Amino acid sequence: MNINDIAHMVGVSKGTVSRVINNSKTGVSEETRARILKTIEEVGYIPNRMAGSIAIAKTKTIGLIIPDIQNLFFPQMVRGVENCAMENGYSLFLCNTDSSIRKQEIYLRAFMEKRVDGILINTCGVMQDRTLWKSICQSGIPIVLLDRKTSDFADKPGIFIDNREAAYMGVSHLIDTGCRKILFLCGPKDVFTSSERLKGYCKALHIADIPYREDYVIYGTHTAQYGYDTIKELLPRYPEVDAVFAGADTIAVGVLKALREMEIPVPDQISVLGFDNIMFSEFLSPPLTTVAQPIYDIGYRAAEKLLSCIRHEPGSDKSEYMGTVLIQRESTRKGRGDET
Amino acid sequence: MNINDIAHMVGVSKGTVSRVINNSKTGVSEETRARILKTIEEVGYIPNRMAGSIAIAKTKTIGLIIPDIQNLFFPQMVRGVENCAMENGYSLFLCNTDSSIRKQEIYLRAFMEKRVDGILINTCGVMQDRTLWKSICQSGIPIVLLDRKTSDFADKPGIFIDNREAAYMGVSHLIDTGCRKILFLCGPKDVFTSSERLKGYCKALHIADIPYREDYVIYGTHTAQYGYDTIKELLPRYPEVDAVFAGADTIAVGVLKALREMEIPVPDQISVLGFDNIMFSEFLSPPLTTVAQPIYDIGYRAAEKLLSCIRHEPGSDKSEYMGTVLIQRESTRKGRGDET
DNA sequence: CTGAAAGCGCTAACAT
DNA sequence: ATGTTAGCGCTTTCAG
Repeated sequence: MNINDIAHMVGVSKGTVSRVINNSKTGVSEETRARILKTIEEVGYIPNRMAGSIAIAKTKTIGLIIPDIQNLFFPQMVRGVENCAMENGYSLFLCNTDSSIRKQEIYLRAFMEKRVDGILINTCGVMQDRTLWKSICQSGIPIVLLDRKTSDFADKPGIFIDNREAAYMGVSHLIDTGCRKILFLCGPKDVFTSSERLKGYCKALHIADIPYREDYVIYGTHTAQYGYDTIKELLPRYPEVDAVFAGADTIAVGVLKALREMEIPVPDQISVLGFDNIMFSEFLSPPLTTVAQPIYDIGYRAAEKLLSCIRHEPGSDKSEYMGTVLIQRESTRKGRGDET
Repeated sequence: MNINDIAHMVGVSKGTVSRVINNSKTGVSEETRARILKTIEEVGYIPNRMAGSIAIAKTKTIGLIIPDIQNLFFPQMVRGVENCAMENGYSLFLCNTDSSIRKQEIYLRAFMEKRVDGILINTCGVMQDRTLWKSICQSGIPIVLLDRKTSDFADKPGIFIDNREAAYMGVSHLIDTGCRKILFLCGPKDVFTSSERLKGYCKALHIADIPYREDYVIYGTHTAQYGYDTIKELLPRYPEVDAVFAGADTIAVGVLKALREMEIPVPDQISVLGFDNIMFSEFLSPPLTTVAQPIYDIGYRAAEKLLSCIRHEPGSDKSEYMGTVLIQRESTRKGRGDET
């Protein structure tokens, strides 16, 4: 069943049918439009947009690349992207790379081959396949970065937060409430967000005149397991620690569990600060104090920007920074500290 | 840049180029293949699979419909699907319906228009648009159900668990450990999994000779908020309750938080049983006893089945049931109960 | 308002 | 082994 069949059945040309399935406001009398629509409904014809796409060189499809949807940070972001896409009639390809540059390249190639209209990418690492990279750049396909910057696409716009200031704000709170020996479970070593948050951590220490100790910052993954293992292993060696700053709420989840098992009261003996404010954070025990970023909005806004890039709207090539805010719950102490 | 350009540059016909970009084992000498590959690499040509797809009527794309990726149950499932898809060279369209039949229909139509090779669907509700429904059925496009059954696609295969037996197993554990007044926060009323789990709940009560109380089963959503609100509101009215069976771990998350705030010791005064075993269950406080279903595997297996449907492999039209297992952690009491 | 026809980029026989 | 050609289903001028 194709456009020709419909044309024949109604007794018009395929051009006319094409106009109605594309909601062309003009060029079709209401009467023929109605007849065509009726036949389409009767036979249950569904136009082949693939075929249309090759003619108009637009697919109404965008691709999204993230490390892992199982990382609790991403579902909200993905949902933001998807909502915006769907509201504008776009479909969304979802891809998980596990931060593997190889997988990322496989997906990127698939996106290009399937001619997506734009790409949203939360990436890390540098592409090996420079030919692919060059093809992507030359193609001029719109790319918008999500949350992380990367050298391969340094010239591309993105939606970010100021990780440095956000971390500074969080750690300052820790310090304000009397903490001075602050462990920092930082996240992956060579990721943009990690290094920025580290800068914020350092800045807060510096301003409070607390000496920076390199052995207080530990790199790892954005997983609860990492938070758990690190605390279990390290804390006995650092009994003086009075706070831990988890580089992501997912990490804090594990930290809290370890502390609970070790029967260390939070926040009385050790304060715990998270980062992200994933949906789960308020349900932890104790509810997690965390630096909140607008996860859903970042996704939604990035998708909006991508669409405006696709439409070549002016200003769509500029990055944007979203605001963050400290959410005080019960894993850190209240009010002003006593030692500062 | 298209296949013709490459053909001209190398001095061969587009047919030959087509053979090499499709890895045709035969029909092209190693020497020309090398020359073509070299040129492709040099100019960074990326074939347009869309165009190919309309010729071969295959898109190497599948569509997945779920209620909401933000529901902690789904990320793992989606990841299972996506891994299988990617391993087989398929791309994945992700769609969230919020259980809205209207959205589901929009997505389904988009899938059909974009000619996906198959559809994976976790659905509820009956489609309004019967024309669309009929078109889908007539098209013969492979559909595999995920976790939930639905009347619209009653004849389609799917990957499920035995929700009734699983719930029976869980509730029996509660009873074995001495609970008799078991509140059941069931989940959405007219969803297949809810009604099945209710049957299991009833069966366990029946066998233990515990009278069934209709007011002990409360319907709601699969959210922590629902679990939280329900407990806060209801428990004061039912002081005799000694256990709550949450129809999903996401619900249990809220239950635990409410109980904590009400300073009701778990499991000493009230046991809490979850269902699903989402990744965070073990990080809750106390770690949640739950009926585990193999979430990732359900997704992966469903995708495998869909692909074998696409390939018309024999037996691919049969549903499969995955096993469940009770995971005892610390939100329920140990061993045999004292009152049974 | 409507029809005819030339593509869009690629595949798949069928020739050579 | 390679070239030729007729589609795949739709869009879009350009006439009428």
